[in-house]
Amino acid sequence: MNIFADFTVRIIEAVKALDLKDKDGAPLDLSRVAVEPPRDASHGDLATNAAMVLAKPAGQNPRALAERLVATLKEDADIASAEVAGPGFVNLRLTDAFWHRHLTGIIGQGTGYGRSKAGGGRKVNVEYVSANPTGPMHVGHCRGAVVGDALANIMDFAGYDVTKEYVINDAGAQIDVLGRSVMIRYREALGEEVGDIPPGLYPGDYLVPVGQALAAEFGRKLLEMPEKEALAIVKDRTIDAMMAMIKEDLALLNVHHDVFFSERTLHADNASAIRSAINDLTLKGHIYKGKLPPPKGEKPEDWEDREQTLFRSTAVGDDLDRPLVKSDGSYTYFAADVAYLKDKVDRGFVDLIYVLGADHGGYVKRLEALARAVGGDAIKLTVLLCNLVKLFRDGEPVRMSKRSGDFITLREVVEEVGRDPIRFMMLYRKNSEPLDFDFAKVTEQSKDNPVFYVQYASARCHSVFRQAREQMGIDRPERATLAAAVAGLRDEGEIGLVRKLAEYPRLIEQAASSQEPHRLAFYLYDLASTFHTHWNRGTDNPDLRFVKVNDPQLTLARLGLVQAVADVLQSGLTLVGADAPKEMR
RNA sequence: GGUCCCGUAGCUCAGUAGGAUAGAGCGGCAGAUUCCUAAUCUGUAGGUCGCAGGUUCGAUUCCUGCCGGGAUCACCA
Repeated sequence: MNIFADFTVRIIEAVKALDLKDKDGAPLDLSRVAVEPPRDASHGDLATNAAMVLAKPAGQNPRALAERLVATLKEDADIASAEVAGPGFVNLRLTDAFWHRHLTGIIGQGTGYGRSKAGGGRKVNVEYVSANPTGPMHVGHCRGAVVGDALANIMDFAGYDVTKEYVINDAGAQIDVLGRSVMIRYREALGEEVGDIPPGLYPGDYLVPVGQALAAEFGRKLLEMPEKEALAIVKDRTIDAMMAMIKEDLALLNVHHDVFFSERTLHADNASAIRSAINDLTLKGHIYKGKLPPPKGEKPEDWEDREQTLFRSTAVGDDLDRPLVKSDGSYTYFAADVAYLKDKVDRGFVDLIYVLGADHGGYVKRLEALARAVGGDAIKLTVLLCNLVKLFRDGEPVRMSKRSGDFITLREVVEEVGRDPIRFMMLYRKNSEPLDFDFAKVTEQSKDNPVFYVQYASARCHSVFRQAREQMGIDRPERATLAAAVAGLRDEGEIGLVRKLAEYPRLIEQAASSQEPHRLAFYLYDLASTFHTHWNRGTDNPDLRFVKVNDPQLTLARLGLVQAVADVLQSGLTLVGADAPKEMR
């Protein structure tokens, strides 16, 4: 159902029929032949660069070659016209009958239209969110959560075998701090006067119920056992409670992971997973003992010039070799990442995607280096860096101070503006660009708000069906009935909508392979715009309205078109993670 | 100082794996609206694609070097 792939095949057949040879008499490489929508719609429906790409190796003039190609292509019954343009483009215009057939196909597939096998079942791991289990999700986590989730949805739809993964950073010093913080809440719950939470610990109220639950479960038992033992129990219970809270927050945003990977499992059994991973790298010659040069620029006061265990990442593209063992003998975070990446590779993943905040930009090269060291060229690791989100309220920047704990939680944002505006707006910008998010504007019911604009298009589609029922008694026609009627569509605006719908499968494949989920949001806006524009033409010219009371057959044809638009809007919005409403009030 | 991201219309941003005359929204300007598909619509102006080289039939797109803005920079996670 991807017309561009369809016509690529047809054009390559036509090229082969020309029997072109290079100067050594060998067949030409046709891999660069592309079929695309022309940049300017007035050029036609499809354009191919075949003649320009092949002219040089074939030793022919590009325009002359294009003419020969045109002559062959004109024999195709679906091609209404073919002409040479510019430096040697071949522009094709397709027949209305072709578009009718395509629309019939869309109606038949419904929201399954656009699903693709392009991914070939490649095993992809998308790791995103991975917020530390030390508190509720805050607004800063939203963008990565949505970008990762939508990308995973799109890649799944495009035929990849996708796992959505969250790594729980439940090891390390911050978890000790968390445990000590909850210990205080526990004593508080037992009736002790604890006063203010000491600086350096987590002061948030969300830990109070965790302390209470511990008090209810253990009474004073935790105070009577050795502190280390008690702390271990407290940490376990706290991490469970924090993750339960985080999963609830994520559910509010319609984010659901398949795998929650515990970092602690890598440190378990005397860190056997980490030791084994490092051992593998050692065997491949990537590990050595040595000294690191002190950082350039401002020299840290506590810089220790010591010999340590290093990953020779500079040999595989990094700028600096990376330490794996801390001065106290424990493993660095990066050492755990070595083991974690190996674990993913062992689970069969060939595409590893990390969605991180822009402040983690410095981490990209060492991850890429690590993937090369572990998997060579077989592993494709990509990092999507999400730039900052600036919050505004009525045009005024919202100040947040992390120090005072005065941050806005994800839950608060969802409760204030709703899930859909967040999902859509977080995708309505390239992830590498900073993004402004205005609490007032994203809920505004006007065409200046892209979320509304797209959802309103969906509501309008359903409104057409309501009107058809009220005015003509056409009640929920069968898809087969609609599909059979579409040959009645003649208007340029109607065919234009079919053309726009026909771009959807290709867009899905490209958004997936380029790992750019924002393209889907822009496409949906574009489709909504095409639909609204056509709708507005009905204002001036009642003949173009979808519901024509005196012409049931034409109305059915147009309902078929509306059905297809509604299907694609729903399909796309679902991948975005938002609803396609049937009405808006 | 190193590294990464960004630089496209007055503003906010797209630009479809190197293609044709670089697009959209907002804002500006000029119109439209007794009819209801107006939670507006139509038209229009506005650009040295940061600068300079390179690669080639062709560069906003790829490469190199500058300029400007942001993020980050052993041992935290």
